[in-house]
Order: sequence, then C-alpha cells, then structure tokens
Amino acid sequence: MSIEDTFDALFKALGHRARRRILDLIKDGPKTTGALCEKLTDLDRCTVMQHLSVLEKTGLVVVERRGRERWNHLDALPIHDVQKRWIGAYAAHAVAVIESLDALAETDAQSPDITAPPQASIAMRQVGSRSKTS
Amino acid sequence: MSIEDTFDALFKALGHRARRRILDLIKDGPKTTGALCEKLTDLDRCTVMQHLSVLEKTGLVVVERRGRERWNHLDALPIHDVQKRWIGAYAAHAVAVIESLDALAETDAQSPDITAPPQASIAMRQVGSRSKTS
DNA sequence: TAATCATGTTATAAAAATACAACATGTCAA
DNA sequence: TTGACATGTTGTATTTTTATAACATGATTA
Repeated sequence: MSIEDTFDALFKALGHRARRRILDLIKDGPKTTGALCEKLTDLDRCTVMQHLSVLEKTGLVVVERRGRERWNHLDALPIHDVQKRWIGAYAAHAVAVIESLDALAETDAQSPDITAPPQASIAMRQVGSRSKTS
Repeated sequence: MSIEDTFDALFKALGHRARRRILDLIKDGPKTTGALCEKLTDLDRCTVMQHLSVLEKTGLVVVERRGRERWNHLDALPIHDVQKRWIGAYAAHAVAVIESLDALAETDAQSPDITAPPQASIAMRQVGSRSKTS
C-alpha cells in the first residue's frame, strides 16, 4: 500500500462525522463497542461496527479483545503523520498568504497587470469575504 | 451548513489523491483548467473538472474567470482551520502518548490490572510495531 | 464572421460507501 | 450446561462518488 493510499484512507476515515465522534469518545481512554453504541444512539450497532472497522483499517483504532468484550483504543499517531506530511505544509501556506497580504496592505494599491496570472487580487478577495461557497 | 458538515466536506475533499494532486499543482500559483488537465494525463478532462468543483465547494479552490479561461487558485485557509480545530488536538494527543510512554519506559514493568481498561499495554504495542494493518 | 479553443452542462454507467437486517459465534454466570 | 450477553459475519438496499460521453456556450483570432 502506497503512502498515497494511506492518506486516502486516513482522510476518508476522518471524512465522516460518526467516525470523528467515535474518535472523540475514545480520546480519553478506550471503550467497548457496546459502550460506544450507547453513546451513538442515532446509529445502528452494525453501522457503528462498520465505522469501527474502517477506523481499524486505517490504524486510528487499535482493538484489544478481553473475553467477550472488544476494547477500542485510539491511536492518534496516523493523524500526527498526516499533520506532519500534509496538513502542516498547507496550514503554513495559508499563514504565509495571510502574512504576505499584511505586507501588501502596507504597500497597498498597485497597477493591475492583466498579462500575468493574478494572485494578489484573489487573495485580497479571500480575506475580504472568508465565507464559504454554498 | 454546520461546522461538522464543513469538516465532512473538507476531509472528503482531501480524501482523493487526484484532488490532493490538484492542490499541489496550484500551491505555488494559480493554473487554468487546461493546464491542470495537461498535467493529469491519467484523468479525463470532465473528471478533472468534477474534482475541481468538489474543491471549489469546500472553498479550497477559488475560481477566477479571465475571458474564456478559468484560473484555479488555492485557498489553504480551510485547511488551516482543520489544522487548528481538529488535527492539532489529535496530533498533540499522539505526542502526549509518546511522551507518557517515554516516562513509562523509565518506570518500566508494572503489575497488570485486569479490572481496569488497559491503556499502557496497547500503547506499548503501538510503539513496538508502528506498522499499519493490511 | 467563421473556425477554433477553453470551458461548461447534462446524462449515465460503474464503483464505493453507508445503513441496516438476519443470523452466527464465543464468553460468562447462574 | 444453559441462557443471556457482547460481539462478529453475511447479505442487501440505498445513496454517494467517480469517470466518462455527448453536447453546449462564450471568447479569440485568422
């Protein structure tokens, strides 16, 4: 499995609120599947288990069996990896854009160059309206 | 749209390598759709546009039209938000686990308590084998 | 202005994800 | 050992995502 496959799986795993809720529930300590189902009353037990298996495949949840119980542990290390190799770079990029805009704001108005791909004009718009589409 | 919807959309958007490739391609400056298609030779032009529209809906891509061209700009600010509100907390959690393990390694061997939910034992396993499942 | 070019739109097939039902298995406790 | 309990497995209907085809539009330029 390539590193890109790993990122695919991790982002997809985090891309469902039920799974993020599960991670939140076991953040401060492992829980049994039954305990999780009691919290996630809006979901069927089978659905919870399916989400757990998705999380387990990504390594975000580590399972330990104790008799007839299944204790679901959080392993946040994969998220740490995502943070380091992916999110961090883009978050830094965002900060850099903001800072460059602050610098721009100092210099202010510049003659618009229609020939070059415009970066600042868009960036200005971003800061002006941070509201998302739809 | 709730904040959880936003996270759903963002993680899902990042959960496809084609979209991450697109973001990489426009990280250092905007590109036209045509320019992107030239780079993503393994994908149909329509598919690239569909991915772009997914990215646009999340706010990760901001579109600017210039005549018959469409310039796709990166807006990394949503990723910065994810980093702040979500990834950061878990990444910190991972680091905390590692550090607590370092501390544990000092004290070392402890009597296993079968009554309490075991945390350390699993955590030890995590450090022992960082390899992911499958 | 007519051909070309870059992009946009609509429809659709195929694949994957989601939610759940029904049934199966292994464990514990009386 | 027997019944309750926690979990596991398999199958399936529904929805969403992905990839593409076919056609449309609006801007350039020869």
